[in-house]
Amino acid sequence: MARERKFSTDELFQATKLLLLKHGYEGFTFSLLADYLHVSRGAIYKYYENKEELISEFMLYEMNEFLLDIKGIEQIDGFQDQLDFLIRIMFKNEKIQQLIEMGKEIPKSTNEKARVNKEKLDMLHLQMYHNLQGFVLKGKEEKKLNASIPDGLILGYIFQSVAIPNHFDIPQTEWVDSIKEMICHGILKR
Amino acid sequence: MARERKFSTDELFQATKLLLLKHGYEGFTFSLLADYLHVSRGAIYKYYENKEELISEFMLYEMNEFLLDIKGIEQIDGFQDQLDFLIRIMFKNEKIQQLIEMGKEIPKSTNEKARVNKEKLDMLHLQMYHNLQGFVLKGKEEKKLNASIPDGLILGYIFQSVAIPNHFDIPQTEWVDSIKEMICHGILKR
DNA sequence: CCCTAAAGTGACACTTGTGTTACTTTGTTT
DNA sequence: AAACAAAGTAACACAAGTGTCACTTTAGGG
Repeated sequence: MARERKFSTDELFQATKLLLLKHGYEGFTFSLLADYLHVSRGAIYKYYENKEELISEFMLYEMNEFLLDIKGIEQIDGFQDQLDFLIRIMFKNEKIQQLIEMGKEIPKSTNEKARVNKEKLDMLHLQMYHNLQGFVLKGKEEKKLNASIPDGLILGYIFQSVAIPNHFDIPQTEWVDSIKEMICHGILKR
Repeated sequence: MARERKFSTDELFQATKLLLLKHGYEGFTFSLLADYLHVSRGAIYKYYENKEELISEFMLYEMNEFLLDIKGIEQIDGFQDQLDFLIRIMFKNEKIQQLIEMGKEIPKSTNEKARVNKEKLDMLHLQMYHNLQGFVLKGKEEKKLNASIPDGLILGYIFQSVAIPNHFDIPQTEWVDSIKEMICHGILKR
């Protein structure tokens, strides 16, 4: 290295995540990011040709981290423990659905790397469902999961449920327990 | 009227909805809207000082329509019928949660009308939960709803569940029935 | 010690969006 | 048919984002 870098890739991705969630895809700009990191825009352009390339690269990183988390489910025995694990992971990665939806806003770019990254991203998205397919199938075979619900929907449902906005500031523990209860048994009294 | 208008408020709001959902809050511009309506930007500025004012006005309109729909629940007897009605209304207004979240992106503007509209919007949001409080309380009293879940969360949960993205293109009827089933009884086998 | 090369900067040219205004168009009113 | 007023346009000045490039800074190797 000829000169020390003012920001690491980790710092850059962390800032990207924060600013993307705060301002949305279109509201996110290199100026915002550069200001946040206390560097000039030019410095960021040294590493990424444009917004599409940066964000697609960032999304790939986030998605891989998430998939790594999810793979942990394979080390766990017993359906109920797996479900508990999955819900915990989902809460830990609460924001990723929002990021994934943003990833879909990336326009088809002239930038080759961004195009390739977008394809990889779609692959990872499928792979994620694939990795969890085993869990769902096992649950249905063991008569633990309602077999009449399509596999993908069960997963999408868990995904969606952990992202309910907490408008009424219900304390974290009660919040998580209540959502878990509803995911498992619904809103009706048992 | 001195001259026929090229676009009605209804057309304008419909276009606003479409473009907001397509491009997001920051991605939405007067140029986009003007092009869509085949008028000049200036024509829109005749009615709204800026984006904040237009969008807050639009959100107020959408929210009032939605509240009107929701009020229909008071004409219905019996908890289960009310729940069916509510879920049907939620599916009909599938996109409104997304719009409400966007409404929160409106920055505190210098524009007085936008500021007032934002306050009204917050009021309507609370009123919506208030209007449905009766339904939830009744459900809990009649021992139909799980009483250990906070009222606001039960509503937020229904809200959120109807907005699951249908990535796998499951047919509408199966989709709706499955989600209804999960809202009521969860993902586990009964 | 000086040269190299990566890291970073600042300025430039360009594009896109904003808000305003003088002007034109077009129904209605008298 | 003249005049009026609301509707709409086109052009201007400005602000903000983009992408590039010549230039400066700085750690390390010869």
